[in-house]
Parts: sequence; structure tokens; C-alpha cells
Amino acid sequence: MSFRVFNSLTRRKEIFTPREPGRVRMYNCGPTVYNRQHIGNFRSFLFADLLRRWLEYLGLEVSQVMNITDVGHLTDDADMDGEDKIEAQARREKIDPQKIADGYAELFLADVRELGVLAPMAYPRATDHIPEMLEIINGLIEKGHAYEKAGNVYFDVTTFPRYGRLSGNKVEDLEAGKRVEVREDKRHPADFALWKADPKHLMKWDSRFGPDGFPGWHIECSAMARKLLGDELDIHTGGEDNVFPHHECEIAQSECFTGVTFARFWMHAKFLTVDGGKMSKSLGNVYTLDDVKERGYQPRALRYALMRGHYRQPLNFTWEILEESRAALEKLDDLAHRLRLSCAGTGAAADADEGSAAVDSAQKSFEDGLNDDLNMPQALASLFELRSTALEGSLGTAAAQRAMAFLKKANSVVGVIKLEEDTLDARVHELIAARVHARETQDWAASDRIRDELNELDVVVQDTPDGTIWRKKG
RNA sequence: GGCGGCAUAGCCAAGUGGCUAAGGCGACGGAUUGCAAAUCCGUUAUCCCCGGUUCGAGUCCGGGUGCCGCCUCCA
Repeated sequence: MSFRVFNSLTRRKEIFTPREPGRVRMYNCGPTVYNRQHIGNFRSFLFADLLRRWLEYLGLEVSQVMNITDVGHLTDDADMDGEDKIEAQARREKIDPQKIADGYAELFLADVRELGVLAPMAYPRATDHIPEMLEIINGLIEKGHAYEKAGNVYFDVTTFPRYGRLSGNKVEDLEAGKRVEVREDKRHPADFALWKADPKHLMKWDSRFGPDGFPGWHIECSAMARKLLGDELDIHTGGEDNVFPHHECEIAQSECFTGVTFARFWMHAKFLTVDGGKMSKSLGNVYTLDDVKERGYQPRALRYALMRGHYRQPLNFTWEILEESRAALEKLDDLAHRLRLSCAGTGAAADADEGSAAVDSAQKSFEDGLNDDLNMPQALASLFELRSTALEGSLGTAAAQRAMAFLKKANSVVGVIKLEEDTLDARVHELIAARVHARETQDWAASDRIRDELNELDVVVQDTPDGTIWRKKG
């Protein structure tokens, strides 16, 4: 079965194939680093990570790029008085805007690492690509797709008939829209800025348009994608809120400049809501990874919570859901643990191949699920079905080894399961041995006391017919 | 005002028109256990409403209702 993805551009599921056989060029819209990234941002980044991991599972080489936008967008594209987000934050913190951006970029990288996101080929920064942006801007002016007015450069949307194809917006409707304020130096209200001039701006670059310029919002992605991946991408991803205007504008800029299709597949993750609605500072529910950790949850619990639903379905976050995720994850850890034991012969069925068919069927279901536009719920369900099989004691050693190999492969995609054997220090080993001895002599008081002690050390003991087994919590 | 999405059990969440509607979390009853934990067995769904198409609809079509997101920096 081949990998089918929902292409936002055509609004249909299509079979994915890279332009160059065996190699995928993928660009993921990353963060604007004027603030700490929140769990909503992570949903989109984890989606990109899942996609990359699945493509690699399928044996494709993935050239993946995720931008870090470290020059702020105007808070209001149509209003020159609108404040740049990074500069606004810099004023609040009274330090240099580049330091703000660099600081938050570091936090972003640390967060994402903790969430188990695999590093892409590159995390390019906007401020390192000003010449590449200007090259495109100049080219667009030469080709008549852009025009300059007093140091500001705008893209002329009327020169690109496909403008609006991705988002389903019509230029006429945008014109009628109440939210787009008309700026008198724009030819058309929907024209968007490629380059802006403002002497008061702190981050600025010299160019033929004047000494006080800085890039408009969308141009950095076009420039960095082109530089690192070439003119034609296979996949471009982002959050659904990027569809318009950001991605629409990227397509216009890039395609008018290069004359070829910018990206063949566009994939967008649905929005994350918190407590049933958009998160907001006033509600105090803009959660960061630190909030998750402060409540005693491992980052992987958040990874699980944000990935267990389908990426195109709305997802709501609550602390109850995170708790549910933690509990489910514990079961998957336990599956890995049981499989290790079965591989070693403990509790394994007499026939070494007993249960092989169930393992194969779980693997097929896992692969079919993810091949169907990354159906993660189905993929996860297959792992729990494998667990049921393993717990029925119906796996032989050979089947268990096969199951373990599959689980490792599966975890290369989901990236949340604790596969390796926990290590215990000598003290814990002694306690476990002492408890086994106490039980043999039916000294229940001592046995229970040691069990409590082990619990304090986050070790859970379980007495099974095959003897006492243990595992670490969490 | 324009565009898009969603509605399946107490909660979360799959579901190419066709076998008894996956899976997870939780709850309850029983088994097991020195007590637990884990596990096993069982119970927990008029698929938002009303029409229509069809031999057959959770699934397709039309109309409601409710919720969410985008159109402004936003993943």
C-alpha cells in the first residue's frame, strides 16, 4: 500500500511520491521566536516530525528544513504603526531584539529536543538570509509582480491569478473584507508587503530601497526554502492558520519568481484548542513545556497527547487528557517490558512461533494506518492489540522477538515508548531480593514495608505466578 | 460579511455504503492475589436533529441545531 496524504491544495487524498525518487524535500513552517513556544505550536511541529519519521520508515531520505523566524512581523500588516512582535518584546524586556530572538530560539530548540523531535537537516534563521530575500524581491519587481512606494515594496496580487487557490479566498471577497485596512500606497488592498521601511525599527538592513528596511512577513520562507531545498519542494507543512495569508503569499512570491510550482503537497495540522477554545493569555491557558513538567508529566506524555489524535482533526487539550496519555503510555512501556521477558523465555508459549500471525497483523494495521494520511489512532490501536496478544501469554520466543523488532520500528515513528531496560542500583536490587525472601518466609509485614519503600523509589513490584517482576514508574 | 472544519459510550478517539460500530482512559461486577499491583472474564453507543438517495447510511445528498478555527501577529 502506498502513502496517501491529504493535499490542502487539491483538498483530496493523493498518493505521495517525491519528485526525485527516494528523496523528499520538505519544508516545515517553524516558530517566530518572540516568545516561548506553547503546546499549540508543538502540535504543528510534532506533526512535521511524525511525517518525517513516517517517510523515513518508508525508506525515503528526507531533506527537512524548519525555519526559525527571528525578525518579527508587524502586528498589523496594513498599518505602519503596528509594532513588530520581536521589537515589542525587546522593549518590554529592555534588551536588544536579536538577543530576544536568540534566547527564545534556544528555548525552542531545547523544548523540541525534549519532546523527541528529530533535528531536521537545517533550522535556518531569517536574519541570516536577508540577501536571498532581496534577490527574490528585486526579481519580482523586474518581472512586474511587485512595486516600490517610498521604501516599501508590495506584491501585486492582481498579477498572480492563482492567488487564493490554496485558501479558497477570492481577491474580491478579501477586498470586501472588513478586517483588511486599506493603505493608500497599496495598489490593491490585498497586496502584501515584501519589504518595509521604518527608521524607528531596531532591526533594519540597507538596500536599494533605503537604509531602514526590513523584510515583510512571508518572504523569509520563500527565500530559505529556495536556498536550502531548491525551487520545487515536495511537501510544505504548517498549522492551518498559516494557510492564509502566509502560505498563499509564499506561493505567489515563489512561483512568480521561479516560474515553477513551489510545493506539490501542502499539509496542514488543525488547530489545538485548550479547554474547548482558543488559548489566550487572559484565560491563563497558554501552556508551555515547563507547565507540563511542573505538573509532574514527562515531555513524552505531551508528545503522546498531541499525536494520538489525527492531525487533521480538531484537538482539545486538558490536563485530564494529559493524565490519560500518561496512563496509556505506561501500558505501552509495559508492553515493551513484557516482550523483553518473553524474548528471554519468561512466560512464553511453548511453540516459539505461537502468535506470529497476530504480530504480523498488528504490523500491517500499523502500516496501513499511517499510510492512510497518518492515521495515528489506528496505528496506536494496533500497538494495544499487540499488547493484548502478548499478555494472553500466547507469544512464543520467536514471535516475541518479532514483536519486539516491530515495536522498535514502530517507536521510530511514534517516538514515545520506553524500550530499553530500566537499570536499578544495587540498593534496589537488595530490596527486591529481601522482599522475595520475606514472601518466601511469609513475613507479610516485612514484604509490604519493602514494597512501600520501593514505591518511594519509583519502583513498582508485581507478584506473578512466574515470580516477582518490577518496573519503574512513569 | 467571506472561507473552512467538527458533532460516534462517562471522557478521548478510529471507522474505504454491507460481517456482532476499532482502540485508549475511567467506572462497575466477578476471577486471581497473603494484601496489593498487574492480568483475565463480563457490563458500560437510540453514531446531534429532520428529510432524501439506496436492497442496505455513522458513512452519500439536502435542510436544521450546536461548537471550533481562519480572514489581523499567530503552529
